[in-house]
Amino acid sequence: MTTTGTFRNVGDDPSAARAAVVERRVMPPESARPTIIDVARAAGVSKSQVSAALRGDSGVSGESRDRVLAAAERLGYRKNGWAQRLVSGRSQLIGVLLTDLRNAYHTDIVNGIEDAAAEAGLGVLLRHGRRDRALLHRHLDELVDLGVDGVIAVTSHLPPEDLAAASARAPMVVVGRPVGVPDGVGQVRNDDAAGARLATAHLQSLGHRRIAMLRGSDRPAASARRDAWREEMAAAGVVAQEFDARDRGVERLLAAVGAGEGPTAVFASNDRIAAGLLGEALDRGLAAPEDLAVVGYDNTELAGLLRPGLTSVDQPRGAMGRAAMAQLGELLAGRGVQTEVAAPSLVVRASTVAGR
Amino acid sequence: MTTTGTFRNVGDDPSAARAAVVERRVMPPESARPTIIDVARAAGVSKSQVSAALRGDSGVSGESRDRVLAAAERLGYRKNGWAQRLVSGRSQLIGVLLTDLRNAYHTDIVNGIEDAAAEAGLGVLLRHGRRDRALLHRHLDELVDLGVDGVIAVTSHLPPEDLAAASARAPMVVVGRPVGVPDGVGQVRNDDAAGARLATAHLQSLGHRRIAMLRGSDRPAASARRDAWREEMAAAGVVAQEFDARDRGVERLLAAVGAGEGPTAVFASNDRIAAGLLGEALDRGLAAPEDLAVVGYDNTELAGLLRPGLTSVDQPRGAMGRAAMAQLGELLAGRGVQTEVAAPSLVVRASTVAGR
DNA sequence: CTGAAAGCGCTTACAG
DNA sequence: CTGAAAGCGCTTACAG
Repeated sequence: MTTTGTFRNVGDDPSAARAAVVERRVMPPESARPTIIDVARAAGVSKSQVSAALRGDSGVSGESRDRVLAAAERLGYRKNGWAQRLVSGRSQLIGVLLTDLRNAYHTDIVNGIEDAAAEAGLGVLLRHGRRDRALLHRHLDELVDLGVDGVIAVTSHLPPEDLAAASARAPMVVVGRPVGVPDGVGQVRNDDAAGARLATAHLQSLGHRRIAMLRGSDRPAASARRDAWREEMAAAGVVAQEFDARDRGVERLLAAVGAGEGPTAVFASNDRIAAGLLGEALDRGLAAPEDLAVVGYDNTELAGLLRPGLTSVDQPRGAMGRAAMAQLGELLAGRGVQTEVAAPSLVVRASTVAGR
Repeated sequence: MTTTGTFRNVGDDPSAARAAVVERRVMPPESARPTIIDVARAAGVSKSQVSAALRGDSGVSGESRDRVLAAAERLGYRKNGWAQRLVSGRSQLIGVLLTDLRNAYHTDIVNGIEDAAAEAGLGVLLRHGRRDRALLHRHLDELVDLGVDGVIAVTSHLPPEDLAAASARAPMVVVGRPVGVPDGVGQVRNDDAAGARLATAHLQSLGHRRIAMLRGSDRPAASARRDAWREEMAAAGVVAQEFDARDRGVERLLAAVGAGEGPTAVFASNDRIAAGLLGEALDRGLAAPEDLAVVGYDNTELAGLLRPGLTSVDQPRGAMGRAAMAQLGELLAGRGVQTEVAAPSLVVRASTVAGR
């Protein structure tokens, strides 16, 4: 059995080991893929008629149409998309750029976009940027170069210059909260301040006074959540303790809790940060919500799988995706757009209320 | 402030509330996007020269090249991809079809594909099928219709007919373990039996005898894992207890454990199933690994975030993605391919060894 | 090294 | 309703 790195030629079926290398033949490279000219010849009509019939154009007799369709079927005709797009000037395709496939938050947004796009008869081309600014930039460029009719960027990592440059070449909508969104670019985001207030109000209603904030980035969304939380703390007359996960914040926070003088509850700027905190807390023998109540943001699948389940602020992701597509539709129709802000809600689980 | 469903026109910035509707103008629809003819005129050369210079062709004098490049830059020229692809017959694009964006397992595979594709100078177009057979079928069709040079399907949900039909139109590679992979289609998968043996051997080395299996599907991968586990149980002379999560398997398994006659360890067919089991077990006051040791499969991010951390079989996902792209490269070069099987490894965490 | 011509596979006016 | 012509923006031979 041949071995190449971590790969073997044959799998776990012992009997297959004898035929270690399974050679397989490739089809001849599209030997004479039929064009409308071939179909026209076969159907005995002109290629204009074929084109019209195939597109369901009205100016074709029933008989011609039937003959064209039959011939196309028989020859296995498939239209050449490149040619069609070259001549029509429209690709019927939109590009969707997303920061990070691993972030479950993006997924439902993309689903929403896809659903709405399908209803509009548009195809969706996904590109993924892996939180890498340069890569995002390149993908955006390639998408526009490709000739998509518009782009939806599900990311807040794109700098204003990039957004502006891209939107000069194709209609563009951003889902998220980039630092600066230039004029002419559509935007959909959630109301981070409202979400933060939901989280703190929930904790306060449970009797918590010392509610800390744990963040892991300086992104505008995290800052907006932080600002609103601060206001709430100020309004309640409580000193606002803030921790940064990038700066040993989890450790410091838990140390404070252990010392008895720390917070009794934490609002984390997203679920992953919250999950990390929860895990560390449990590792140190602290119980949630008894020793520390925790609220996350995004209500990702993770929130339901953790134990205790994670109370989290939910964004209407599917609806946000659909809204983004709707905005792109407006732009494609030559109309203006306005920023849309979705209202978050709170999903309560056992990390704040035992037994939930 | 206007309200539409869950959407408001303006966000959480109170000062913006005054300008509730932010109208924005769109750019004129590509008013005279320059072509090579414009560049040729501006540079004072023929369009053949422009084309050659832009492509970095050798037969162009340094002076001409500089003038062309300068003119292109000045006019903001961008090549028309549709035209280029129509005439060249090659799109330099590959399609990647994946079952489910939410499954973290797919992500690293896609990253591997993207890395390898980028190195080969190919762009990647993602399509996502959401575990929906009809949708997967449609996406595959559209991808091929679009004119990509080849397709990598990261899914085991595609029936043999679909694979065969697609591979007749474009080179095709599958990552995963579909029921039947037709000749001419490349394949990359992991060694499920070896993974299952890794899991059971690990549990046995910890002293476990009654190791149950929990599965959640009838997919070939799950079956292969089950078969290998069964063999190990038979070799050890132990009765193999199998549970199906779709058939109240979690409940039954935990009831058996509670009654004292059940398994002391479980091998779950993937991490999500394992996470569900672990959560339910904790909810019932059972401790892992003391009352029940659990091993998952896929070593997803989830495994590290859970408490206790989930011991899991890891697949070299990045390498598998790269291997798929390499296979596609072979097919594109007109050469044959063979099934590649990646060797899994085990990542031990606290769900089997306390303190890890 | 350079330019003029032909053509990729379609759609779009435009005569009949 | 139908066909012949022109053209989308490129690349590819092919003469100079």
